[in-house]
Amino acid sequence: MALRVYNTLTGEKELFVPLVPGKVGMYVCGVTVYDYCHIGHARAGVVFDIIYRYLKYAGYDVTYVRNYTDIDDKIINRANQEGTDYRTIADRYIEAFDEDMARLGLAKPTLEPKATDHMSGIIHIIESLIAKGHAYVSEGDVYYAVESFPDYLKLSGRNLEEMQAGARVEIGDKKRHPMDFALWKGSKPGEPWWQSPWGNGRPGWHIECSAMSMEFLGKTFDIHGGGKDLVFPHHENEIAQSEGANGCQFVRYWLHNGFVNINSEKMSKSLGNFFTIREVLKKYDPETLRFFILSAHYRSPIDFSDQNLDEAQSGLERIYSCLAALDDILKEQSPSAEITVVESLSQVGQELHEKIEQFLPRFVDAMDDDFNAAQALGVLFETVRGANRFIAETKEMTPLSLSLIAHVRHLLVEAGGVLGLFATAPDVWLSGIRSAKAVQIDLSPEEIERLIVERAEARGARDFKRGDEIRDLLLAKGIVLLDSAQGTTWNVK
RNA sequence: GGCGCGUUAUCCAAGAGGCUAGGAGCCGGUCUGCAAAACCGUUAACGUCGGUUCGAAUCCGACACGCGCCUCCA
Repeated sequence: MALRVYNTLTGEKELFVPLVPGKVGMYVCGVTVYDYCHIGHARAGVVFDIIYRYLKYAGYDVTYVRNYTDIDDKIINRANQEGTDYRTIADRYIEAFDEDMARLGLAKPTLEPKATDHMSGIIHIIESLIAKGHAYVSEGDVYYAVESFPDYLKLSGRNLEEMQAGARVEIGDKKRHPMDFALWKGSKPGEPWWQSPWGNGRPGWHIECSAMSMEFLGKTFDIHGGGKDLVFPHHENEIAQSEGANGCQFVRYWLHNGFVNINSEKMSKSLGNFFTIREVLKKYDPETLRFFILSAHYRSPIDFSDQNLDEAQSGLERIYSCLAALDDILKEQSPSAEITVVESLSQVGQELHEKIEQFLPRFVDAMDDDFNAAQALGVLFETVRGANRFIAETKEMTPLSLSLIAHVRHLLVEAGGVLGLFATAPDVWLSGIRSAKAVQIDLSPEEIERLIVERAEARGARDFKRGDEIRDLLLAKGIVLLDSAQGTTWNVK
């Protein structure tokens, strides 16, 4: 099967055929840098990260552009509040964005341009829109005349009359039509400005993306992505600008990720019900957050809650535990044999062999179907179960079973690479999770160790009553004892 | 008001006319002095009412409920 993607423009899943065979141009709207990122940004980041990774995995030469919008009213407002300049604000939150995305394990895009580095491109597009009658100058501002572009609203599937019926459109004297939007805004005193043929000012929101995408990907390119909330007005306006100026199709495939909800309601700045990535990462491991995001299809809404994050962590621990178990076996003996004589494997071994034979085709099928990561994870889990079962039932490791295990590990890590998972050594990740939980309790590790020793002594003397007392005491404080042949370790519940 | 989306077992979540999704949990088993942890096994579902079909979670229609966009948003 070949890659199929859901295109917002047509409302259908379509076969993905790039403009130039073997190459993909992809532009994703980054952020306006005026505050810390919330988990909605995390979702968009992760979703397009795995799309980027999968396209590369599928063999495409991908040029991935993700912008920073570093000039905007919100940035200026923030600067005014803090009594500083817009550049300070923008630079601070660009840095914060980079940190957050790095922690979430996002691969760096090919290019990460800033709006303010593309003023000449912006001005050039506006000039050409004016020349073609799509835009007009009004008191130092420049507006896009939406009525001059018959395809306006083709992405969101509305029409101008309906939009006005919504009646939440401000009618400014400067605009000819209430839906017209600003391409260039004349600067007020004290505001940052750039020179333009229409006087000093700054670009409106939307035009920077038309300019940067054209600069790096050309007038027509393959994929444009962003959150669903950008469909209108941002992407609609980008289409009007780019197609109005260039007279040709702007984007072939429009991809939009769904929202992050809190209690089934959209998380948003205006509702105030948002969590920043930093807040969430104080409590949860970044890979857990990524895994949670991947557990639902990228277009579906996803409900953010402690319970759902905890479940995601349990699931991820299951896979990491399996990887750790595979590592333990491979640490002692290296595989030497090729898997040729499948018949000599046990029944469970043959089943596992069959599973790993189907692994990549099934994984690819899932991802080919509009990047269905949730389904792809199902394939991983089934393989994990098969591997655990094989380990449990194999008394003695033969060269053949060792290579089977090595193969499983390789496949899980290969798929993990596409999903941005399992980059950490399993034992390191698992102990990281353990110690992160340990921070939350009020008993010192020394104290716990002392009690464990006391319990071991009691048990050695077959004083199980005392031993169980200690166990219950620790349990009451949220500490779970893990007995094994190698001794007793502990974990936080 | 206009446009659009969703409703799958206890919870989360894929699937989209006949084919075991998966995870968390529950329960049972292995292990254990007993437990826990881990592992294995198992369970159960398609909002309501109609229609199409040999066959419907899946297609069509109506209804109910929830949500989104139409204002800055990922």
